[in-house]
Amino acid sequence: MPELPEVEVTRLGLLPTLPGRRVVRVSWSGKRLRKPLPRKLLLEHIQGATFVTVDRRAKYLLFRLAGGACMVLHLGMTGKLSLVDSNEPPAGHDHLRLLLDNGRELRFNDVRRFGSVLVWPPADALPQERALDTCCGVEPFGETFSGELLSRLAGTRTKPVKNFLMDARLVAGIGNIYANEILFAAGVHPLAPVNLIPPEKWDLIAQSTRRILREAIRAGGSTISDFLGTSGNPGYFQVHFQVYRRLGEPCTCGGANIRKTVVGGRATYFCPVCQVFPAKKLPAGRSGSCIGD
DNA sequence: CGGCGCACCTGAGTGC
DNA sequence: TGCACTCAGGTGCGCC
Repeated sequence: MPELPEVEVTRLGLLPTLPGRRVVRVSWSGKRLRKPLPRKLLLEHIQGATFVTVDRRAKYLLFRLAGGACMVLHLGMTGKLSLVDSNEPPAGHDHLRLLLDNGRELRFNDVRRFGSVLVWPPADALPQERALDTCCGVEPFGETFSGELLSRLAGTRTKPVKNFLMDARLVAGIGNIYANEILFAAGVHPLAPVNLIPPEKWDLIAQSTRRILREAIRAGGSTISDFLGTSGNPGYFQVHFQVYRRLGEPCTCGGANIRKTVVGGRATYFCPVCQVFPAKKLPAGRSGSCIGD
């Protein structure tokens, strides 16, 4: 579920209630996530500590605690955070639970266990955060983000623009859903090699990235965001999808139906009329094998 | 170094 | 009803 908008919506949902709350007890399922849970560090630095704030870098949530420790969460494919009454019976796949001093519990649920939990002790927190920062790509809402920067990052690379946008080391926060939607909004074919994309198209891609992500955050993300428990609202952005999972449906342009192909092993949806290769040098094979229509 | 394919997991959906 | 198979929102590793 979680790309940048879902992670950000989760963060915004936690901000009103989490800061100031103390962690009374930490418990876990015993199952390993992407990596084993850092049990010792959780007990040493998170249990008993008080939340100061929750920040986000790329798709990582940074839970900052008084005293300087930091708990880092990545939601993977199916990770969800919820803030529920501690009497609530635990669901299957609740892998980490933090009992708070107000009787609520912060729960990390992750069916596929592609998520991860890290703890940075106070003494290491700063260098660790710098290290994370350097391996993450540029933030779409950061000051430096622009078409010009994307163009420079693309350089002489030849990979398809969709893979480029989804490469977390280059651009932060964009996953499969939003890569599809952004490229539709920008009118760029997902298979277009990045070295052939002209500057004005990069400007359009940068603008579309910010607009789509902003709209998705405002809509509460694209899926479940039940971090508020039963009173929480689901995300509604999926009703705005123009191409994602709309194989065979008519494009809003009226000129074609949405097609599907595979790029980098991921389902890729596009409109063959709206989304074109850059005008410069048009590669011979346009779009590979497509189904639909 | 860059690009690609696949592995890591579980569950939902589909078709026979 | 049951089984086999495909697919799913992310990341990182090994291979060429």
